[in-house]
Amino acid sequence: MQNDILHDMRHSSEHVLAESMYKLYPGVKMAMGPATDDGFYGDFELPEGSVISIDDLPKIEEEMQKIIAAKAPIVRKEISVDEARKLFPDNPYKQEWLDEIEARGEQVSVYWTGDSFVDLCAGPHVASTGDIKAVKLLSVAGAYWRGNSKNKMLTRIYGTAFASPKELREHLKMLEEAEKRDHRKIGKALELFYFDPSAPGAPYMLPKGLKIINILKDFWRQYHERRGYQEISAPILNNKYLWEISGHWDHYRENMFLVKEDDDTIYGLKPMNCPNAMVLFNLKTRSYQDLPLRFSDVDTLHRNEASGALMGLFRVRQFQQDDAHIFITEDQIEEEYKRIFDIADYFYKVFGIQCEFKLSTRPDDFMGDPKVWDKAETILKNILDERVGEGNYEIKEKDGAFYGPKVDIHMKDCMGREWQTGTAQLDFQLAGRFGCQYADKDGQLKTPVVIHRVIYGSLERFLGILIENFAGAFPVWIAPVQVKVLPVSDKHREYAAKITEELLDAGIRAEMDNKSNTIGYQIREAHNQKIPYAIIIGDKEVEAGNISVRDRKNTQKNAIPLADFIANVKEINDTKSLELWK
RNA sequence: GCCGACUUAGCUCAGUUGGUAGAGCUACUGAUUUGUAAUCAGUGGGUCGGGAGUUCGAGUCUCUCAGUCGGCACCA
Repeated sequence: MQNDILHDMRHSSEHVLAESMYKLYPGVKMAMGPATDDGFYGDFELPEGSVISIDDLPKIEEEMQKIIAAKAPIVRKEISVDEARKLFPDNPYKQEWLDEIEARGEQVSVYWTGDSFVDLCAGPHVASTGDIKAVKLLSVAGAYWRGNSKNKMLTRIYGTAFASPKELREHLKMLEEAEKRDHRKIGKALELFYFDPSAPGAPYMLPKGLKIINILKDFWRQYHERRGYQEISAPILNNKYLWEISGHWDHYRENMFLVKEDDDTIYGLKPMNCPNAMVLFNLKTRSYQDLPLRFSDVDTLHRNEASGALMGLFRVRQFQQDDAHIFITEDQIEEEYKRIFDIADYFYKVFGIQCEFKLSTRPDDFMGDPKVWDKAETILKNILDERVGEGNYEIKEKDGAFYGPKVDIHMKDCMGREWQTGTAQLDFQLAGRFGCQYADKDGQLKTPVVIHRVIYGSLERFLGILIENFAGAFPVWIAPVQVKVLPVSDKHREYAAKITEELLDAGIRAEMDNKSNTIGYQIREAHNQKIPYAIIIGDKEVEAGNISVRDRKNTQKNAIPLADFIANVKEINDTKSLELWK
C-alpha cells in the first residue's frame, strides 16, 4: 500500500460508518468492511423493513462527523475467542468470523472506538477518530455475504477519506471529469452506436462507429494475413449436437441463446468460435507439416449475459472477436506464443494504451497431464518475464480454464474498472473432443494443442476502451471523419467542395456540410465532434488557391498548399501516429 | 439474476405539498452571406418508458413489466 496512513484512516472511517449505522438503525448487523485502494466500504444487514438509498447518506455522514468531532480514541485489544463471542451476541457474521479465527488458532483482536463502539478487526487504525480529516459517503449497493450469491444480500455503503478536504474535493472533481469520458456518453454525442430496448446488450453501429470498427478490422486482417493466419467464416447457428461435443452444452448452456426448430431439433447461437474451427480442421487429413495452422475469424457471437452484467459496449450479448484458433504440436507452444506476443506488442503500442498482463495457472479441477501443464506454465512465465518483466504481471493461481493455462491482457476504463481485452489460452482438451488429429513425422496420429487467442478481445469492447482513452478524440488513422471543410460563406462553397473532392480522391475521410452556418458555429461543431482537422476556406484561400487549417488542439496553419496538408495527413495516417502533424 | 436508484419533446434538463406539461439546443420557415467555440426572428414538436390501480383529478402516490445506471454475483 502506497500510503499506510491514508489506508488506516479509511479503515477507521469504515468503523465510524459502522458506529453511525448502529446509532441510526437500531438492530443493524455489521458484517464486514475494509479499506480499498481508493476508499472503504461497509456491509450491513439492515433491520427488517429498513432500506437505505443514496438519499440517506447525508444523514449518516452527519452522524459520522459527530464521532469524528469527538476525537474518540481507537484502541486495539487482544482478547479470547469466548470474550469476543460475548461482544457480538446477536451478530451471526461476527460469530462466523470467530469460528474461523478459532479454527485457525489465531489471536482475536478488537478495536474500540471510545467506549461506545467495538468491532472485530485485525487493524491497523489511526489513533483517534479526530485523525479522519475528510470523509465522504459515495454510494449504496447490494453485495452478497462472503461474495457468494447463495448467501444473503447485504447493503454495502461505499465511501472515501482523504488527508485534507482539498484532496477530497480534488478526488471528487477527478471522478466528475472521468465520467465525461464515459464511452456511453461520447458514443451518443459523436453518434457512434446505439442500444435499443428491443435488443438489450446488442449494439447498433451507427455509420461513424462502424467506420471505426471496420478500420480496426482492416488493420487486424492485413496484419494477420501477412503472419500466416487464414481467415474463415462459419455458421452462427449450429445444431445442439455440436455443442454437446464441445462441452458447451454441459458447461455453458445457460448462457446460450437457443433456437428450436421442432421438438427434436435445437440449434444454439454460437457463444464462441472454437467448435467451428475444429470442424474445419477435420475437413481433411492434416500433416505435422501443416502446423501451425492458424484459422482466424471475426464472426458474430451471442452470449446471454445476466441482465445486471450488461454495461455499454464493455459487456454485451452480441459481439465480434478478432478470434483465431491455432493448431500446433506441443513443441511449438513457445514459438507460437512468441509470435502472438509480437503481434500483441505491436497492436498495443500502436494505440498507446496502458495494459496489464495476467497469467492464470492450473485450477484444481483441471483436465489432462499435469506434466504438460507444468511445462506450458513455465513457457508462459518465461515469455512474460522476458516481455513484460518479472513481477510486472499478475499471476492468478488456479484461475486457468480446466483445459489449459492462459495469459490475459486487461485495460482500464475511465473509472479505473478493469476489462479483459486480449487473451491467449492454451487448450489441451478441445481438439481431442473433436477427434482432431495430424500425422506426425513418425507416422503416428497425434492430437494437436490449440491456442485460442484474441488481441482486441471483442471489437465492441475495444471500441469502448478506445473512446474512453482518447475521450472521443481518436488518432487520425481511426477518426471516422478526419477533415471537415468549412466555407466562410456561401460564395466559398464551390472552392471548398473542390478541396473536399481532392481530399476524398487522396483517400482522406473528409466532409463538408450542406448547411450555411457562420464560421464560428462550424468551428465549434467540428471541435465538439473531435474532428482532427478543420480546413477554413474564405476569400484569402480562394484567391491564393491554398487552405488554412485549424486542428482540434487549436493549432492554426494559415495559407498552406493543399498538397502539403494531404501529404501530412497521409503520413500521419500511414504511420498510425498519435500526433496531428509530422 | 440480486440490492438500490433512475426513465418528462430528436438531445440536455426544469417541473413546488397530486389540479390535465416548460426551457435551451436540434428540426422546419424566413431574414442574414458571415474569417476562427453557438447570427436573428418565427413555427413545429412530449400525454410525461409500457400496463394496471388509488383518487373527483396523477408526470407527481401504489403495484407490475421493460430498459438504463451504481454495485454484487457471473464472465469458456
